[in-house]
Amino acid sequence: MRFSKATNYALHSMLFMIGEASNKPVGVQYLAEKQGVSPAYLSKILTKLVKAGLIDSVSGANGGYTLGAQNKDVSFLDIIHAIEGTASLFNCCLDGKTECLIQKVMVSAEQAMEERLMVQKLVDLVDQKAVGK
Amino acid sequence: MRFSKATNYALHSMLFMIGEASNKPVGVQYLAEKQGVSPAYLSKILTKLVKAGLIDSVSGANGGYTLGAQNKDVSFLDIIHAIEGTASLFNCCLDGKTECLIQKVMVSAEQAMEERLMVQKLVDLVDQKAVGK
DNA sequence: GCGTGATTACTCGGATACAAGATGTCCGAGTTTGAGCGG
DNA sequence: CCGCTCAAACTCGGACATCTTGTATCCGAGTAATCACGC
Repeated sequence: MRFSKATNYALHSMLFMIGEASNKPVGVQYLAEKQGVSPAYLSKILTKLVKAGLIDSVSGANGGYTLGAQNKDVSFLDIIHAIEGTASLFNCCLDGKTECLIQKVMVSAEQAMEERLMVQKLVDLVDQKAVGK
Repeated sequence: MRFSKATNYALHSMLFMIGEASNKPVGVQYLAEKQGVSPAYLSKILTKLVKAGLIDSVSGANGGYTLGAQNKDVSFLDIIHAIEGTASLFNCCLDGKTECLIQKVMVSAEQAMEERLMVQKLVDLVDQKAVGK
């Protein structure tokens, strides 16, 4: 039960791209170098973000990744869901006939965390250098 | 990023033991049979709960596991921490010199979930058959 | 009836096996930019 | 100076290799209750 490193890389990459005011594509190599990761691996991660519609990819020379049109207000939860998936963190694998009270509690707690992550936009960290709340 | 099955088993085992009014030890075999798990595996999980001080083990014939003296008010978080560990779910593996804003947000969200799990006692599910909130 | 030993029913702990997912690498294919070269 | 071609700089995607972790099994050791047996 831990967040994957991929999520960490994705968050940092997005944060960096948002910080870049220009809409020029940012190359994977540059992002990878900043974080000390293999470009090939980071590419896989960013591809997931592309498929989720959070960023766009520009191929060819001087290509790279760029933010979508109005995607400056991406939340933490958007990125996490794109990488980790949207499945529930907990599922009671017992019989499905009677609803599991434990399951309900766990889902409720999970939603508490997700609400916090949904409210927090990445751009807030860039603009104000302050964490909400 | 999912809760392990072991956590599921631990929660259900604890819930069952709390439901048992008597303080007679409950055997692993019985608990395992109820959940469709191997007794050997469940034993390993319950051992973790013993080490965490949440339950006691009684060896010998008619042995098994029993709740500690005043451990009727165990919270979800107690059990989860005993199984999954207390480490943070997210750690930014970049340079430690400058504190990471992303890390702070993630920890904050994690705490929101943990607060929910800390408040919720297992015994509530038995007594009132109602999930708080 | 009573004490002693053996059997049985348990947990405990380590060693091991297996599977799945996270992590990371490599390479071929497609795409765009830009430079070079010939007209 | 213009247009064509070719190389370079990229991403994309799949196919691997590796490593960690969760999941699960097995077996020997220890412990306590119970049973059997003999006195």
